[in-house]
Amino acid sequence: MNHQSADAEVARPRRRVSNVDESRAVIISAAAECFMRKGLDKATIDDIADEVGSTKGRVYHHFRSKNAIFFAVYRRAMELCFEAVEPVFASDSPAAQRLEGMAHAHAMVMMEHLPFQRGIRSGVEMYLHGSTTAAERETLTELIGIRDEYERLFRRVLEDGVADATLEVDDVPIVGRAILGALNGLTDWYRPRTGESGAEREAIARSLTRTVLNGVVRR
Amino acid sequence: MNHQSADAEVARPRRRVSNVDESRAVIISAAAECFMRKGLDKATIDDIADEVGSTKGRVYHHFRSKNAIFFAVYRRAMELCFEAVEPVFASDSPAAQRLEGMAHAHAMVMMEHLPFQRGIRSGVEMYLHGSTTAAERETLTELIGIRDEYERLFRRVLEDGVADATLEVDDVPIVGRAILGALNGLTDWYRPRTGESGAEREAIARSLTRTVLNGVVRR
DNA sequence: ACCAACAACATACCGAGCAGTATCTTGTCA
DNA sequence: TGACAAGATACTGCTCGGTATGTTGTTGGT
Repeated sequence: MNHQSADAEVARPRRRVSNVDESRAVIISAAAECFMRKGLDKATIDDIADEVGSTKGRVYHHFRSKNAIFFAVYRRAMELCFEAVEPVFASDSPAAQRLEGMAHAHAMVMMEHLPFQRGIRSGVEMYLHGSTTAAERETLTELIGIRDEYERLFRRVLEDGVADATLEVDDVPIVGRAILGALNGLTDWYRPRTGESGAEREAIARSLTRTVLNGVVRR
Repeated sequence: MNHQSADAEVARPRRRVSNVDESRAVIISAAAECFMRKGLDKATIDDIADEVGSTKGRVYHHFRSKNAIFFAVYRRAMELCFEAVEPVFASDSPAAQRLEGMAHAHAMVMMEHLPFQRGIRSGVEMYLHGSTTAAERETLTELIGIRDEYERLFRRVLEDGVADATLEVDDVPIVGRAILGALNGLTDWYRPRTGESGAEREAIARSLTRTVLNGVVRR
């Protein structure tokens, strides 16, 4: 019976893959939460398992190692950044406006996905401190590449701003890092208030964006 | 004999204390270096001992625990910041000029004492992640207080700027954090070049300072 | 309808790395 | 010269990443 498809041995559904991805995603979120609360090193695999109400077995069924989990968190964090910022970057407004939108979007992502964004800070650490296997180091290099690509979005809009005369930048790389530094600092001091904070976050993002765009000197 | 002071049993010199302090200072510097290279958690006591060409015994002779070493590094880091920035803050120029000097000085400290300054980032982490003894937590609270006091220097100069109309700030705390975030980001990306870099550092500090003061929008 | 077979976990265990300690040695003072 | 600081050596106990193995539910073939 079961002749829905005559002889389609190829591309067989192979269980509900969606469920697998979801299970992975749940673990990744739990890991991000743990990394934020206890730090990358002090968070244990058991902590992550507890967070999802499970045991080590489940975690290691989906991930090779603790580093592999961290890489997944890192990757997701960068995805969230790109999803929010790249559309603004790709729009066709003057550079100054695009930069404003990008800074605002970046700030919002920082606040709304705090656990993920805090995780990636520690990631740069690990990259420098070595002590990973060859395969892991390869993955890390790739992830660092993604981050560099993201930073490049900000540098390019700065260059565009010099070109269309809406921005004034003496040293594009350094200024780019200054802007991202000001925004990334959110992960150090921002903590979500209990209760509604959507509008509050908007206000914070606006203040930060204003500062990086206009500075503080009265004109 | 030894009647330099008739019967001064009190306040006896008690060996060469300077030597003790120096030994401590050497360990603290070595620890800062290790914390920077391998991260706070992955740096071991043996690493620190190796860095000074010694053994664990020496380290534990001067420090109760690994956390105690970290606290010393943190404290020294804050001292370096205050020594550089507070004189500028206390000068009697217009607020805009003082802020410029403070930002520049802070940036220079970040670069010139990179190991120390990187260490204190992880410190905030620890504070949040608990897992310290009661005594340690008390010390940590004190250190966090020092850091807050330091941040307050920047907030106060911002307020002064609003008062003397040289600065334009909508939200002092947030803008203060934005500025410090932009400058502290140095610890994430600045690495000392081999060879002379004093002038290079000045240039970086100037670009950062210009950006936080004037922003990037062309006027 | 039944049963391999495999995925998706749980349980039990191991061993390395490392903070902390206990003890021993030596140089340096009074 | 004895007493203590300064440091070296040797050892321990525990945490935690990783593994090996056991259990169960689901599925696809017959």
